[in-house]
Amino acid sequence: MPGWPHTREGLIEEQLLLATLVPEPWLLEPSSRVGGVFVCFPRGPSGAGQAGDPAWAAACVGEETVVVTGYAGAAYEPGLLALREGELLEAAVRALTQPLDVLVVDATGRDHPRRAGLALHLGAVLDLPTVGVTHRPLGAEGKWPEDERGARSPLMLEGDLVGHWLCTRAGTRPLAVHAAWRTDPATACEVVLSTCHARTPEPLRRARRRAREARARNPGAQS
DNA sequence: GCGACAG
DNA sequence: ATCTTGTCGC
Repeated sequence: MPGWPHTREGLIEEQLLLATLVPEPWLLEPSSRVGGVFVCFPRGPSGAGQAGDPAWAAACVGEETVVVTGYAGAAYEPGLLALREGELLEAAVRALTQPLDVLVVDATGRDHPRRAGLALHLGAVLDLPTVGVTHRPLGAEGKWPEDERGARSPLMLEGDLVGHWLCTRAGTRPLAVHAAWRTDPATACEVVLSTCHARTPEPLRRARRRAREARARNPGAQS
């Protein structure tokens, strides 16, 4: 079963393995409970950050929200984000007591040099369908869609459709929505649109707010 | 001029 | 992720 290697070599190997797995496809239903998870780090100029940086992670589903604190596992490096925040995100989701059917993560999924971004990795570890949402793609490319809620355009990586640019709200920049663990690009968009009032899907928005609130209430208390 | 590769 | 500045709209 997948886990969180602590070295670059180990993670790369794990990602290559994850990319070969073919989990049962998951489909969104009206009754599906959508959760979100988000992690933040200390404010201030810190570039890519460093291993050991204090971190606050929040997860939510329905009315429940939980916050856990910990430390970054590594500095940020494109393609190796799991090394920095994988374990903490998992801890936050496991702290939830209410059940969830799908999780929205601020990371890519299939859009990754080894086709196993953090959103996909987290889903495999938790055995839970996931969807990735980021401000921009990691390696995939595609032109923006029309500025109309629900409009989407393909995000392609080496000839494969790995996600979509999705306009979640007119007048705002589109979101990069990623197929991840047990989800395809179309389902990922359905999940995001079904929970979107503002630009960001509500579960992710709430998790982000709670994580930042926790940081504000406890600044530097774990440095 | 360089980089423009998730967070 | 975090920063910065300004603009729009409730």
